[in-house]
Amino acid sequence: MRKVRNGSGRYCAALSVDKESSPGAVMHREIKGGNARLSPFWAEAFFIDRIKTQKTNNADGCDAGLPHAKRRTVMNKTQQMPSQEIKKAYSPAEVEEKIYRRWMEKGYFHAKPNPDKKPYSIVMPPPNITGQLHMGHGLDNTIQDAIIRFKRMQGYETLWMPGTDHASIATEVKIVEQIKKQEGLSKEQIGRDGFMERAWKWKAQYGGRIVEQLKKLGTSCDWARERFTMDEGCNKAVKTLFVKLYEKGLIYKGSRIINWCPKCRTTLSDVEVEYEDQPSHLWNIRYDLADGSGSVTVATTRPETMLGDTGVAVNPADERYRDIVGKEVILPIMNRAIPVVADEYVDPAFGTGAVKMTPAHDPNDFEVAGRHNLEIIRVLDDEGRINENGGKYCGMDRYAAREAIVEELSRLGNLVSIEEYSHHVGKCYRCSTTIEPMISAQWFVSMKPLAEPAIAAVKEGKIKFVPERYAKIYFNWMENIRDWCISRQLWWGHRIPAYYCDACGEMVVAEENPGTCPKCGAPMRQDEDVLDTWFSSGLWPFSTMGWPEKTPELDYFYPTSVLVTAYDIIFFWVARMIVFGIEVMGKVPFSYVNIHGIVRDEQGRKMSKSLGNGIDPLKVIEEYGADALRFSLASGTSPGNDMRFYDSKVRAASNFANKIWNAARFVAMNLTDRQADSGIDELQLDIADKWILTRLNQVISEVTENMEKFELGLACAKIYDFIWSEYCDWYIEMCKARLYEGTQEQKETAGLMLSYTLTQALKLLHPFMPFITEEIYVELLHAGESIMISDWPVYEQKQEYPAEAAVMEQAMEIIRNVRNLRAQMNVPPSKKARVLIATDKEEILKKAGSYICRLAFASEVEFYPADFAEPAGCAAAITAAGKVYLPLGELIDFDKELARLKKEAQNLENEVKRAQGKLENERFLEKAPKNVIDEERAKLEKYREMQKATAQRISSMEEWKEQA
RNA sequence: GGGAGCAUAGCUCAGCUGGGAGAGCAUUUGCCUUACAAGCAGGAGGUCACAGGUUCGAGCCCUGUUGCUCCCACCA
Repeated sequence: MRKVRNGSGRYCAALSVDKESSPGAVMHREIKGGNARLSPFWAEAFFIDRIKTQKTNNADGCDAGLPHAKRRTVMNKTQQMPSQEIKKAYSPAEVEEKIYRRWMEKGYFHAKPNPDKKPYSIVMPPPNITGQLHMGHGLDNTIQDAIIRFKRMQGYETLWMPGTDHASIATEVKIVEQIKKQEGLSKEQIGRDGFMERAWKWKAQYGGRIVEQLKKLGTSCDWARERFTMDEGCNKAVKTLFVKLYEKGLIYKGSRIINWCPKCRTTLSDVEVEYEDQPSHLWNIRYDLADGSGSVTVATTRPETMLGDTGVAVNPADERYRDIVGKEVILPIMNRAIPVVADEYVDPAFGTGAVKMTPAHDPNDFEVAGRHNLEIIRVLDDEGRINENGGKYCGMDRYAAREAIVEELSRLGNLVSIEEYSHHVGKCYRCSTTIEPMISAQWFVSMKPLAEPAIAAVKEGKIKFVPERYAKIYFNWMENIRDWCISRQLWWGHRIPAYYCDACGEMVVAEENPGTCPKCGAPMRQDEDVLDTWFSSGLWPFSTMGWPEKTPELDYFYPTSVLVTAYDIIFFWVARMIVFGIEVMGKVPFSYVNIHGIVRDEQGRKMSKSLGNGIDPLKVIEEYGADALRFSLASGTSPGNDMRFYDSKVRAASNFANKIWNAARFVAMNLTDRQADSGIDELQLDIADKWILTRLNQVISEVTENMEKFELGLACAKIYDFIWSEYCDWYIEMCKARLYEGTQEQKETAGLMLSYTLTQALKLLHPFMPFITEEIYVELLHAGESIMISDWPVYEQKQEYPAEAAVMEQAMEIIRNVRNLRAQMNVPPSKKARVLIATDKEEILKKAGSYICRLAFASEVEFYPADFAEPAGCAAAITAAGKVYLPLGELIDFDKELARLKKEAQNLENEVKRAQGKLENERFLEKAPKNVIDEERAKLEKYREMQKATAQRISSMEEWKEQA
């Protein structure tokens, strides 16, 4: 009989080495490290730990430990120490700030053109200066930071360019409110200069708030380069581009129908209008022919606009109205004669087939009017009230006017009918006020010519959307793009660089005020309006790098590598950056657009201020730490899809952090004085080491690939699984055999391997959990100056040991089976039992014998030949590697065991059938790849054997049951 | 009207170029096992929305159906 046991012989050897070396090692570390965290209390704790271990060994050998109560006492002593020992629970709050400060001081975030390295750059979507950090920022910046940290570790010169956006409308609204509240004045009352002065003051005071909040998240941005969309450089860029586009004829001023927000009192671009279906009515109104020969009925959803009607349109092919085309109708209330015109635009099938024309307040009508020279009469003022063109309704609010006009039409007998109707209503994306389309002289960017190369760039793959489907959305929008209204009737923003001469009407577009009119010499006045916020954010990838100057940064870091943002600003921002990047730089602004979804609440609703369902990331960070928040945001998601924010998910991530902390604590306690990163002698590696190295290598290669493809959720899952389910659950436990019972050399190897593997895993995790990985790397493992500037792990083929790994997996299967048996028989871990293994693979399995012994809670492991006749009173499991017996004597519950075996037999039968079915299928044999067939054959053989063994086992169980 | 996405365990979600269905949470049993009870070891729980098709083989590819989202669009 051959035995591998954790018996006393080995212990004695271990002990003698221990006595000599262990305290010495501690002392040495203490001096060498010179680290407050490690000494003196930590060392003391370590020492006590050792003494305890020795006592345990001396007293009762391997199976028994100190009585629980006693052991507790020892632990408590260490816990109560006033101290800087390694805490049992990880507390992020204490380390995060300290670490971030150190990173900043060391300048790790700073990037500069470096010819020896390849550049990797990201520009941060600049958050609004009015903003508070929300989960959307949390997600967006977690992703960017993960990518940038990954690339930094890979050896790129990584620039993450941060900054903030002046957010024209949002900020102006906020400041107007503040002035009203504090001074009781309107913005008109304090005037433009007064307003700007207050606005800048506000910016100085609050504009940095969100930046500070971003830091709490651990973002590794190059803060030294922080920019603001309205700073001097950006302003210069904006003016330069404006002038350039104007000179190319791509920016023009014209009277068009624009979207007007009566509350913000400014124009909005088309993308700033959000449409919403609203129950409304369709009012049918009769317009009588001027010659008294009849009438025509028109339908409208906005009766109040009839005050500005200047015609009625019908389809030229419409027989019903052929006769009246060219005649005039009398507009009720206004009693104005307006023409009936024929235009293809009109759909004869809809409503009555006749449409009232209000060119000043409807984009279609405006176009029809242009074709037929209809008059354009604006009837609404800037606040949404009827203006002087509305006769007696002048001054009345648009909705009040609607009611009054309907009432009057009804009184006049011109209201034919009212139908229920669902109407698509445009709302301001900032204040949700219903938008009024109206004619106005504004500045536009002519988009069609600019869009063409922008479309081509994506088609040609110069820019790749991730996930790809978002490219379709981009194309759809770009291919149907309309001119972009860029002027805003606001003060907070980039003022349009156009100058007017009131004397002669001359207009000059120039970067600086020409002072006097080039034509008549009269003083010039600058355009009152400012530009759409998105005009300046559109320049972000190059304005932040110094354009229009030729800077080394532009040369080196532009085009940027990837843009990370949510799908809801593809039109607002991404598309415009692509357009401007190509136009200005002649190169696309980024190679990849990584689109992510939106963070929703637990019920799947969008987080919003009005719902009050937003979760404050800062509170989450306070409670669980930035690492936990980041990990919860990055994991369990797939690119481009929305996610729900769950507290339980953050808790899980925080538990994970704690798990890692404790694993590291364990490793630190078992590190010898040799440097963690010093080479490990391959000859010293045992089967467990080779298994974990093999697994580590696979994980490294998979995670790296996932990171390259922006599959962060998958990367997180693999790292989590490796650290928790393989490293902690198995490898640490395996190493204990050597740490507690091994020779000094074995101890050292185990310690080094533990530390090495953990360090590598921490590096993989660092992009997601930067703080805890840094703390462990630096403070517990002393692995180097900082993990964030350490090298990303690379796959090493020479560190793969597939044969040994396979044996270890088999041993693990045996262990799992033993545990399972013990659990079913309710044998607690403290009760050790012998484990008998009948196998023809003894030679190789024996190498894992000590692990089976320890991890299967065995008192000893005994190997027998495969045909070994089992003793009575055993629980047994059939594994691929062999049969495993647990002599449990009276603990065996025959019925339970039989039930389990029968279930197992059934499972095996199913498996055999499945495999057999496949292998009997000729077409499978013909067409399936050889490796798949071979695998299937191997499985079948394995299962058949297991089946046989199980059947045997059942019959002998039944016999014993009879006897008992 | 056009386009896109989603439907997988009780809940929230992963699931790679097709090759024996996974995680977290919840649930259940047993455990202070000399890193961690924020833990450990077990267990239960799924006709992968439905119907066809392609294939030796489909959660995955194709077609259709149903149910939810979302985006775009000038039918008054």
